[in-house]
Amino acid sequence: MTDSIAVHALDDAGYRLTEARRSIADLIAARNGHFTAADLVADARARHLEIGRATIFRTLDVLVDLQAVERLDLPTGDHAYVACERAHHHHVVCSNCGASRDIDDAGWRAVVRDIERRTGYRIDDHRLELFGVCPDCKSAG
Amino acid sequence: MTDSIAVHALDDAGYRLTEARRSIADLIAARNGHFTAADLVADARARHLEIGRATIFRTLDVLVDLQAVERLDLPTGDHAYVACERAHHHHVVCSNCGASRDIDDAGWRAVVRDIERRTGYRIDDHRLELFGVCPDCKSAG
DNA sequence: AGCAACCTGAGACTCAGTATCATCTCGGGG
DNA sequence: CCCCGAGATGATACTGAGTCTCAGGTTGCT
Repeated sequence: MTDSIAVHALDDAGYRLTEARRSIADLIAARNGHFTAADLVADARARHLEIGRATIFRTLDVLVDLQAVERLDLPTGDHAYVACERAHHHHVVCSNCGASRDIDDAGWRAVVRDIERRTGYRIDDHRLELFGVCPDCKSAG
Repeated sequence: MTDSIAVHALDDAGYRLTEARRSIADLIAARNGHFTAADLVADARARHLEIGRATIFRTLDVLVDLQAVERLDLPTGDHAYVACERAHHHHVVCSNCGASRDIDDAGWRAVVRDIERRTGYRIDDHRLELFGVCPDCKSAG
């Protein structure tokens, strides 16, 4: 398996390329929807990889820092992750199959500026997640 | 203490007005920023109210259902709540003092429609939270 | 007042996430 | 090519949020 984006991100940032990290990067690359830390633990076990739970959490944290992965909060309140590349953006997540798609600015920045102006708050951070049904699931009924 | 909005919401929805629920509504009314379930447990203990932990969680769930309270996810990943009234809206939360303020549509609906058109997703639900510094904390330095 | 449905508190339980620490390994320097 | 120390790992124990169960207590309708 060729090195994934996550592996390059680790390398570029000066992190060691360990066996565990490569494996976790592979597991993430093999997923396509969003996933939880527990999913990766289960995947690792299914493949008989000996990776500690703690290592999975630690690696996810690092990857979130490096923005190779983004953390999101599902409507259920669960914490999940999606693989991604660009610096800051948002996702539309299919609540049926979990497929996610990046979306760009789309006038969003203007909305934030308008809110700042009207509330007097200085907005430093935000969390924006959209949930719905993807085109495939729509047509599949 | 006069009955809070939360108490009316429970009543209107046909829930029983129990001592525990009134107390919890009071605790919520006495807070002004966002708070966690654990905060309420601590508040209850501080006031020597004998309310079970489970009851606090259950009541919060009910209040979220009734939209007397909204659940939000802080950037840290913690689950918190804010008291609120209107049906569906969003908040700007001060990351310094926790004060929150409602915001209305602000062109947001148009952004969502645009995203639907461009991605082909049908968007059913979303999560939008803004974090920053409120005017008071800004001027307080 | 009486009753049944609903609600409660206690406590046990599950599960995510974190802390600790002895051991291991990656990879830069000799 | 080997050495060696910083950095990473996995086992384990721990914390803390949230859930479940159930016997007993309240609420509100009649």
